[in-house]
Amino acid sequence: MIQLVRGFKDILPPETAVWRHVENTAREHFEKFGFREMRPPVLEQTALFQRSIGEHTDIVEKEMYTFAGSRDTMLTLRPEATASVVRAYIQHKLYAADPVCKFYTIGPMFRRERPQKGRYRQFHQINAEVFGIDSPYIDVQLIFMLMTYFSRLSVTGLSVHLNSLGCPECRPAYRQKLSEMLSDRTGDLCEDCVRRLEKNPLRVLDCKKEPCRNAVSDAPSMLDFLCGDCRSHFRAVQAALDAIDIPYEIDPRLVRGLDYYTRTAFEIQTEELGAQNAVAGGGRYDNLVEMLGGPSQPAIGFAIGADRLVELVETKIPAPEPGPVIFLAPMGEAAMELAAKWACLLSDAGVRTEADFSGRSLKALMRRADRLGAENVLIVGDREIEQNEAILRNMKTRDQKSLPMDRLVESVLEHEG
RNA sequence: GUGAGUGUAGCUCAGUCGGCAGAGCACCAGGUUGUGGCCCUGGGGGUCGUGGGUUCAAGUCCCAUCACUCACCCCA
Repeated sequence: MIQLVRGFKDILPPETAVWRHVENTAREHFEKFGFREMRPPVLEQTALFQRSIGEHTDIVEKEMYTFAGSRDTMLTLRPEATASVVRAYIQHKLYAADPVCKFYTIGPMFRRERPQKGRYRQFHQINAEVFGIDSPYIDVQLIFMLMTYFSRLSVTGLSVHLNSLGCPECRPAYRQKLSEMLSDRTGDLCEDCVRRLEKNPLRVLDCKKEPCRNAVSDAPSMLDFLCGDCRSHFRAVQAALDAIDIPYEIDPRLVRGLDYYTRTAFEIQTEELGAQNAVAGGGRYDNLVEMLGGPSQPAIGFAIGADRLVELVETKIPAPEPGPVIFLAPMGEAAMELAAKWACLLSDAGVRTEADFSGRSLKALMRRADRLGAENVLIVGDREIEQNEAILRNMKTRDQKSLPMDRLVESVLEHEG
């Protein structure tokens, strides 16, 4: 038997109800903040991701699903959404009418990583991106929107982790300093960190291994190297978060895995998901639009891990599965023919209807109706056909009444309307 | 890519020293000739992940392999 691909999963009912709740709540909530939905394709030219995410990130180096498209273009299933949104913003010159644009997008992403709890090869993100605003207040509005979204879903136990990654003005100096310091201690670092030292020394700060943590324990903080503009931006973000009562934790070791981030970086974490504790993450990417060939426009965005969020929501809101309002229990061929027609008309008239054509005993039909949580059962057999009246039984009160068969659909609608 | 754990009925899992493949739940039928839930009785359902090996005999021991899970790593 053919099984599904490793790291992929089927989302089945009743879980799909939770997914729809999560997605619909996001749509409703984000739109009140002025965001509009964009739906870019899941497939892009590989070059888009190489240039945006960064050539020497884990994602680009080893996690992308890439294959040959036409003769000379490589195609990649998107590992994240921001690059596509930026591409669309530039390609359709969406900045022309108004450089300030806010978009959200919901859909699957693909990364070829080893699966584990909260990590799949096809996973789903809810993204929001803002273009054209460099004010720290938009950073805060975005974080506020995110946190209030989570509370709408009754998800608790989340914490905001905040950092500033500086900008092309100030980051090189810090990077240089860190690199120099760590070069003297390569002997203390793990294999991975020695490699990181060359490509992206900031990542060494993120390593969880004991020797590496010791090696960087007295490392200077990026925050001490911020240039004047970055420093005042970061301060303003903090002040505005305080003003709006969002608690946060400054985490100088928060280094995000994509190269395009600048200044504000944040992550929303939970204790409830094991090792994969990031439910959402985001930050500024003030240079990306220009890097990809667009006008110089600041931008900021975040991504929510929908699979992880659904896991958190599921424990709070058990998905209710409503049973049919009418369950048709026909006995005999003639009754089934009538029931088939009524089932169609009732469903079409807006009544949740289920019919059983198995031809089994009434007892069996009743048992199934009960199991499905049916509110009423409509019983039709030879006896009813002879008298021209079907029996409507209320499963809760056990009341039964006869309905005229020649205007049965109307009678049921009156009865249930 | 690395490590550990787990694979037995639709689901959750027992299975002792190697000796006929089990339970609970679910499903089906009957107890009630046409009326659900509770109860009682019965029934169907298994390549024991797969392939090889040891043995008179393997779910059980050995080897290989695959899958899943968790962790490392990375991140949503």
